[in-house]
Amino acid sequence: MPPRVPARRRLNAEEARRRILEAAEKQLMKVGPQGLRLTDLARALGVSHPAILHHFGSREGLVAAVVRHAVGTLNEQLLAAFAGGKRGADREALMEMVAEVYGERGFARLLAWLMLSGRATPQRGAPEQPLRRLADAAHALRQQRDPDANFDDTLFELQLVAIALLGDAIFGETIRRASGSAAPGPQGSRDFRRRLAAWLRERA
Amino acid sequence: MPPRVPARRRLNAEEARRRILEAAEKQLMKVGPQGLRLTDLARALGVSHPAILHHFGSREGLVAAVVRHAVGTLNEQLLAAFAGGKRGADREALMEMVAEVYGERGFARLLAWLMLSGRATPQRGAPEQPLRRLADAAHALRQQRDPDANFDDTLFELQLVAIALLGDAIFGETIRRASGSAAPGPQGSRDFRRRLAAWLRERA
DNA sequence: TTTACTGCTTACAATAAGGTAAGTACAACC
DNA sequence: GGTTGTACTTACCTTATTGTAAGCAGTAAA
Repeated sequence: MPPRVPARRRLNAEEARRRILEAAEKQLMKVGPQGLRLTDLARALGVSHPAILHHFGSREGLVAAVVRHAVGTLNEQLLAAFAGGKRGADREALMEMVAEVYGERGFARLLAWLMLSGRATPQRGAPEQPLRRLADAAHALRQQRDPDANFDDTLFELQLVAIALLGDAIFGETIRRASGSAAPGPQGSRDFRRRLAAWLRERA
Repeated sequence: MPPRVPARRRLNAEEARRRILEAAEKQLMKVGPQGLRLTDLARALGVSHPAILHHFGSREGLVAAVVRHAVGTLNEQLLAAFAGGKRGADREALMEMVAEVYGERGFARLLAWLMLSGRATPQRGAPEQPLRRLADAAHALRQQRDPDANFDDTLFELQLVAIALLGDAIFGETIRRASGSAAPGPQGSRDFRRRLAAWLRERA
């Protein structure tokens, strides 16, 4: 009796692309665009590496597709976080949601890889200035409490929060260790965000 | 008459290592530890690539040496900035100096590469908690004005500034473009720091 | 059931990169 | 001026990795 060959599964192109994209995104966040190996990815997926090339043409094609897809979902998720936060929005809860997208889902790492490797090409189809609309919305809210509120201040606050959250996802752990902060890991990050939110609240 | 062969220069080991280290550091900041190519480096230096291996044993050895050296000089330069800032220290000038070390000299990029590629090994010989001493010093100054000042607040401010400056060096340009801020490039960075300093000043 | 399409495999080519071995020539010392 | 140590070169090896070609086999439509 010949050894039972595991039935060779064959997916339709769409599903196959989806799986590859998903695995590649995870890998990309870990090792960056330079570090992505088709053979590793193929092994993780249980396929041969030309299968990947079949769907994406080349390694570069795959990387480009992953980046396009990831930046797209990042925008979506951020928008979702803000849309969900509209009602009952306090800054702290909002920051937690954004931090979850950046940090635990690895998007901060991905963005950092893209910045460093110079792949931060503006996406076709993506909104030109995604943060600008947020700033407008935030400023409208702020003006309800303080009609004289300065738009530039709101914008700065937004930029500061964005930079601090991204920076924290990359450098936070190290900075905290280097300054002898107590809580390590995600707890340290949460503490940092809580304090930042408190600061912003007091100031406003 | 035979073609004049350019005289083959031969440096002593120390000088040769120094030159290689310097070029490698520049390259590392640009392309990261994964992207460093011995052949490229050799070409840039006008030597053959085994010459580099002769001095550093292996590619990994070179990278390790560069990181050790760079982190060392980073600490030195930061300390120098703070020592120079002791007299007549206002926060803004201090931040400018630190930003210059991080940003224009490329150390933020280097640190980011190290974080992302998981090479953030604590250095032997380097101080265990370099930022802690700064926090102590900063807090002492602060207590002169306000005896009731909370140390945790000082520590948080320091961490926030560190994370914001590093984050700005990596993400600042993109964040500002995405939010439609006017000034691009180093000017935008300067504006950001100035606002951050003003913000901290008001709060204190 | 047959046919056609194509997802996917195996085998291979091409290249690039780190590393090694042996020898060459520069520089310092006697 | 000869001798010696070693910085550095040339030539080569090995391996990892992307990409290609040809064919196999699963799936769905006729």
